[in-house]
Amino acid sequence: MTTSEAPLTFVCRDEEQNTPSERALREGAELMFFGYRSFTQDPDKILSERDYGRAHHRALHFIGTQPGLSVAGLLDILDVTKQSLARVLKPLIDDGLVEQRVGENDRRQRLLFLTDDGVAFEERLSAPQRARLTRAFREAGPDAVEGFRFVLELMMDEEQRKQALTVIAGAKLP
Amino acid sequence: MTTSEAPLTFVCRDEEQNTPSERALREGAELMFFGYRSFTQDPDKILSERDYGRAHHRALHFIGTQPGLSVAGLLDILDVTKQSLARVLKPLIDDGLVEQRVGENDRRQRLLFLTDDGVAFEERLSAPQRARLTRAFREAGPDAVEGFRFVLELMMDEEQRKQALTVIAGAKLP
DNA sequence: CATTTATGTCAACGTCGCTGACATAAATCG
DNA sequence: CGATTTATGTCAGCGACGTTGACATAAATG
Repeated sequence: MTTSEAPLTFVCRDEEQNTPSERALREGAELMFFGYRSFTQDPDKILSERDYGRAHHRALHFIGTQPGLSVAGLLDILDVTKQSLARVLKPLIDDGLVEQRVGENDRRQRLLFLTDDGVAFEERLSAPQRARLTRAFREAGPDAVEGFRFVLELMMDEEQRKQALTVIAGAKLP
Repeated sequence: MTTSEAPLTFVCRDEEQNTPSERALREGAELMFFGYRSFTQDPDKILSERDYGRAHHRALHFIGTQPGLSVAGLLDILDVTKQSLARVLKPLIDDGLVEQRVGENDRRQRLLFLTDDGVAFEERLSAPQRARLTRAFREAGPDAVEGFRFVLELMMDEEQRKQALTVIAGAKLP
């Protein structure tokens, strides 16, 4: 429960003129590094079984949560070049994890969907991450989770945050 | 201040049987992705001016906070192979940002230090990250920051967390 | 003196970003 | 209708950064 054996000096309470200490900033940066690395390590292992990488997971994730996403829409979320995405998407399609359907309104569009295999593989990838989040959220408690969310949101620029929150809120699944 | 225009449903309060919702888990995972990307984007730009990458920043950061770190110690923190580190460390040394000194007790060791140029460049790299953290910590408030830290800590496995907290607590600088 | 440890280095490989250019099909505009 | 724009795909080439496996050297250690 308590991980504060080595007490971190994160906070610097002086109400309005609330300025984080040098130490708090360094600790925050290092926690971002260590935390993100832990968060991604399990799916990375699974992905390497199949010559996939983290980018494949990201594509599967967002196609999964937003079925019918266009290629342009996915490019926008991932913020990579068309060529980078193509090298990820093509194998996923060839391997039968992602399916493309021609758009009904706009027949230039290739709308993206997960196949059953795609859904299964995506769930296998995200299961360990969900387990990590579940454990962390449980042990940290609802208020800590609120804080976690709040700080990560504020890490983004205004515009990125707007887009990210739109994406997060716009999931078509559960 | 308030970014909750699109209210996220993060928390699932049922006291003891506190289980995060499906939606909360997905949101958490996506925030990790978007947040980390935002966090690294500024230094990434600066690094690309010089044919450096994120790995160079990490090396500079940890050498900066733990001057006199051995190569093995840095390998342990970064958890990469010797060869991966070598390809990062060599240019930093050649470019005069990192200096090696033979260990006094153990003359096989090459202890790592930042040169003045190294300190300056590292500060340039981390400045935008510190600015992000400062803004986020200020706006989110001390309790949110506590929660942020707590959740990220709990994201790690027992062992990794122990090591990370040791590294974080063991900074020889401020 | 033999072994282990700390470090460096070589070759080869794969993922995943990037740029720039070009091609096709479909929508849209004048 | 014809010209332009849009959505997508694809080719060639490059760089960063991770991997494995093998080998070399110098210094510490038993």
